[in-house]
Amino acid sequence: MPELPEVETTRRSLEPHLVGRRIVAVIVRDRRLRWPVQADLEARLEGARIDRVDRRAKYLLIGVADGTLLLHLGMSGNLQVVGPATPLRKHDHVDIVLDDSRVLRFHDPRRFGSLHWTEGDGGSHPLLAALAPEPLTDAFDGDYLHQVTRGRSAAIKHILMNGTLVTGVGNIYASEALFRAGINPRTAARRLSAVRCTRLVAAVKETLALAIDAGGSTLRDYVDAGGRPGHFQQQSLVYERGGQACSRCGASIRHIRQGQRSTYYCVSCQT
DNA sequence: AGCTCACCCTGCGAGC
DNA sequence: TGCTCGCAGGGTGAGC
Repeated sequence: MPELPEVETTRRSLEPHLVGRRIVAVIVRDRRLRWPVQADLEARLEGARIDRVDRRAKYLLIGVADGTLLLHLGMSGNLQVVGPATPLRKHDHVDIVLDDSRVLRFHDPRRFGSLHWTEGDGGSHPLLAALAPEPLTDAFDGDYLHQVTRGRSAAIKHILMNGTLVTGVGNIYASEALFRAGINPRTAARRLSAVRCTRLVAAVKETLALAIDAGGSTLRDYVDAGGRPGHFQQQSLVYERGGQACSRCGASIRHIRQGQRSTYYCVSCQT
């Protein structure tokens, strides 16, 4: 479900409910997530007071005094703060019970999500240490993208989704950003000029910022921590619009597969 | 080193 | 109705 805007929307909606609360119980109903949930997770978290809710790439970082819970929503995960008597649904794998008796509930049908406990602020954890710059910071600029794409023959769309070059850009927003930049998603990354790299970086930032403002995309089942859907998909220019007319030139939007993922683009606008 | 592909898992809609 | 197939927003790791 989530790309960076959905994770950031979730973070913002969780923060006021979590910061300052003490964790009174942790209930793990199914440990078989992307990686098995470590045996001491409950003991690490119970009794701890939540100091911060941060985000790095698509990871949520729930910080307590002596460590951090790294939480990834995978493809189908979501987090909601619910009342103590809220009935369980299928795939409600983890409950974190707070001292106001409300519950932070992790729901993930496909179980591609994950939870990890790590000491300190989480930044040195192997899952985070190798991650590239955040796309919405100044470290991600045209010069940077131009530099890291030299010698790379892979398609630019694939490169955008490679978390060791830039983080947080997933399948929806890669297609959307390439459309805004007028770049064909199949272009070999090394063939992009410095000017086009600059244009693409601007398009990535613009696309992500718009999506965050819209509360993320709601394809299928995404909701934020309060159960509210996002509405970015109503603004999508190409994603899931195969066969429709391009909003810019009227040509038919094409749907292709790159790797195992869907890509949408306008053959006329994107060269 | 980088590229490509298979795979982890469940649910849903389409087609028969 | 019920089946099979393909596809879905993520990421890792094997084999080349």
